[in-house]
Amino acid sequence: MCEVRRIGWVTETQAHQHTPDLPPKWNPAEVEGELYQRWVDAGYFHGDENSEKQPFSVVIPPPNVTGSLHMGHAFEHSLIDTLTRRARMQGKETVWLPGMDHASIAVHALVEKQLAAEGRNRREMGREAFVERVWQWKNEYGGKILSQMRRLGDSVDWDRERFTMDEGLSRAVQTMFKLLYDDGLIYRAERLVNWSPVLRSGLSDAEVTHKEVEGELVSMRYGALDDSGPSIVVATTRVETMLGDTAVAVHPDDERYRDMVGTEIELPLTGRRIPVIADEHVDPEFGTGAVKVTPAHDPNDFEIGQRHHLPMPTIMDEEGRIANTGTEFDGMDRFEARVAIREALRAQGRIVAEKRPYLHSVGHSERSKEPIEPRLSLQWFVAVDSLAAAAGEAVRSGAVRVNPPEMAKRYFDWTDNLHDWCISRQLWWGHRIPVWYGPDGEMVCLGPDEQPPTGPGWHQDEDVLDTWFSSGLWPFSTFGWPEKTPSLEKFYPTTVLVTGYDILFFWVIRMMMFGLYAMNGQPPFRTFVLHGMVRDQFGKKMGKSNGNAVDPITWLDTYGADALRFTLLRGANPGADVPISEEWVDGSRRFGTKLWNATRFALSNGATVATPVPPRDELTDADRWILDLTDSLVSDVDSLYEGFEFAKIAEGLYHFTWDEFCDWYLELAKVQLAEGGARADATRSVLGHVLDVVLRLLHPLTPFITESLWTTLTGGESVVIAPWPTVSGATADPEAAVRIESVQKLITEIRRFRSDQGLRPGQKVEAELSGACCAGLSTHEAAVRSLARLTEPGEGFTATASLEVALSTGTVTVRLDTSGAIDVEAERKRLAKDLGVAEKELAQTEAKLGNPKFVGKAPADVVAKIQTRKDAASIEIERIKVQIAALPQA
RNA sequence: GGGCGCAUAGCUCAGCGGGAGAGCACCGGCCUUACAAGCCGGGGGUCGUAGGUUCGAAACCUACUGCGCCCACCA
Repeated sequence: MCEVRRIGWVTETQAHQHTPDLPPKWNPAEVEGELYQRWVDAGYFHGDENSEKQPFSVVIPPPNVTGSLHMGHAFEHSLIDTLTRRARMQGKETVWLPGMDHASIAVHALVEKQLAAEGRNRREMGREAFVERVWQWKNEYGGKILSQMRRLGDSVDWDRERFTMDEGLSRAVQTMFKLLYDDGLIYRAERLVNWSPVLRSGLSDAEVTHKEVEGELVSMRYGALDDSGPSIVVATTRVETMLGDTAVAVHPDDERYRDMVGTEIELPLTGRRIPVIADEHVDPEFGTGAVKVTPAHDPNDFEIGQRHHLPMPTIMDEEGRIANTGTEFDGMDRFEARVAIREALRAQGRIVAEKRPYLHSVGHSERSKEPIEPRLSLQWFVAVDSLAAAAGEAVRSGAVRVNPPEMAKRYFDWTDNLHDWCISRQLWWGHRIPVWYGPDGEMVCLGPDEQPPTGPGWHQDEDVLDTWFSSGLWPFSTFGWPEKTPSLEKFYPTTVLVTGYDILFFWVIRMMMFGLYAMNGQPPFRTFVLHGMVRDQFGKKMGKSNGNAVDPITWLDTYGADALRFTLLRGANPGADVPISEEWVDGSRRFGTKLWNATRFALSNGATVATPVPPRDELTDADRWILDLTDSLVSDVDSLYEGFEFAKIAEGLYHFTWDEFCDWYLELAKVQLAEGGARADATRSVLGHVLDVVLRLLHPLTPFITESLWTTLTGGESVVIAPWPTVSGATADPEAAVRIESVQKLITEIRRFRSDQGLRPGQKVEAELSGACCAGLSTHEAAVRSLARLTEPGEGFTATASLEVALSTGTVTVRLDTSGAIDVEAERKRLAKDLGVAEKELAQTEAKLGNPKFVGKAPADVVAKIQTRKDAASIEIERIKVQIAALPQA
């Protein structure tokens, strides 16, 4: 029923209302794409490296080429785009550089899966064909996210799009490798690394996550099973590694084993004898105080092995199968072998104890999810000590700022405890290690312009670099490094980096290390901002694994980019996770609608920015009040940007627009417009001015709707390039604000009284106001009557009810002809409640003032404030008592 | 095992030494010529627990409880 009426009404509006260029409804889906294209075509997003203007630059955290837009991107991009658009409006030479990461491991996973579906694999097709295939895939399907970014409104400089595998960036990678190599900061060594049997590659520590698993702890006896010789009981969660044991270690001071140190003991199942050694690492309190030592498959044991020069047999192949042990277990998967060996030992009576389940922590490959296997292999490393020290120092010295500042602690945790970084991967998609080996053991590292040696026996290293190696160069490789390009000159160091706290270690630290190193101590960014993760409305992290992931595109379709962005920004407290729900996005869309309608109202009443706002002495209190409030809004927003307080910025703009501008000023403006003449003209210019400012302030957050509204309102070319608002500088009038606040209170009190009395909101009531003159509010009487729905007392006016409203400017008495039964009991109840509140306030303040310690020790301004509150409470109590006494008896 | 963070209204969160706040949700009333995607009015919290510091604590300190996160080579 209501629905039918609404549709009818909309039609009527379209027919009769003239608001040229502004349709009655905001339809984001229809308009956004067109607006975006117009911005791109106009070249607004392009930053000019030859400009004299102050630079603002930011690089995108490059999304994986395999990826599509998820809520985390939408959030991150909302933050970055907001900063970028504001900087552009501030007149800075602005670049937000877009691009993608080649995501070595992710691409392997994806393309290999495709190959598997075709019954093929990369090994049989060979390296060249595989890489060719990946490029094909990339060109056809990669980078879906880039077009999705347009939907969000990301104001990136498309002329500068980069890819970590493109030619320029590959040159940068090779150059960096050579620089570090020549400096001795890259080295090759046989080390125990995190090995992924699924990927058949080593991984860095960062790509390993530890998870609690329910395994088993098996204690087993090495050596003799009877009294014929010595034996030792050792325990392990990975029984299969016993095949690679080359010693049993005990603590040097452990009396129990002192006689055995230096002797040999039988390693079961292998026929080998291994030494019993003494090493400080062993904790005599733990278990039996004896440890099996498997140097090639355990980090601790590796170190023990090095100290004692033990043999280090590798007993597993690249896929995690037992190998080279000469036992029946060769060829068996490590987890099968775990059971088979345990049972073989049991058959020999060697299992002394078993704990199952035994909860312990096991490293897993972050990408491929399986447990990693520590494995001895020849890999390339970056020596991080000096680089990490410099990265730490850059933040400690203040050269690079961290937001939120508390996050610096986490950053130092990393820089101060970084291990050498394993950068080689036994994969094919990525930057190949620029090292060639010769027939006689030669090893040469080449820069991008050097010719690789040819001839028999020469070959290039087979491995590629960790994806994060190229990501670490992103803030300068993308601007042309190693060439000294004008862009690099202009835009490096970048102004700010915005990324999630979850990749602080993966990425931020590496950019810091590489940037400082390659750019002569100039950091990659002046500030880095770490944001939180997107969560659902119950605080659960949004993601596939939780089943609560929402495709941002569906919300973009339904609610528009502005609504999604505004919702994400509104939840963006520094460093904190951001909850989001569809309901809230809908709320943001309604905010857009509100803004739309307010602008329509202003336009239909002739609001314009063409005429300047008249001088203050020609303006009403309401005008001055809203103008002053607009000024404070501008300065508040500016200072909030300093701390990246996006949530408060959004909140402040929302509150100003809805509560102050729409709910109060627009209503007061209606009264002023009705007066006509100069008053109405002034009102029109105030309306135009305030809207102009608000739309510009909102533009970085909600670019699309503000563009439509602002261009219509001002006739300007685009709000994208409009100047950022500044405080107008006109003399503020705090007294006008005080009077308007009094007017607001008076109106609210009358409305509340009416509501309590059961009067309908639309019903006009005759009323007589007195005391208003004395309170200095006479000029606002029309506004009060209009907003509180009161009419002038007519003939035969008889007051049937009255209320008194205490204002800071005086008390106003309102006598109303409610011409009907007023609800005396409701009013009595309400007054009683108010009285209670006032009495409590009086008691509290009196208690404080009666406390000599308080009066003696508290600062004078606090005491004065309490005194004021006490006086106000006394007056309020008297007023309420008078009103209660005036109520008719029941 | 080490470290960090958070517990404030039904939900999500601000506030971080001097009157407990916002949005949404909720209750009541309204088609009021920008907006029913709206307007007007209203209810709702011993600020996790227990101590301490202070004239004064949601805020500072300590302990505890409960969540969450990060790191780690405990066989």
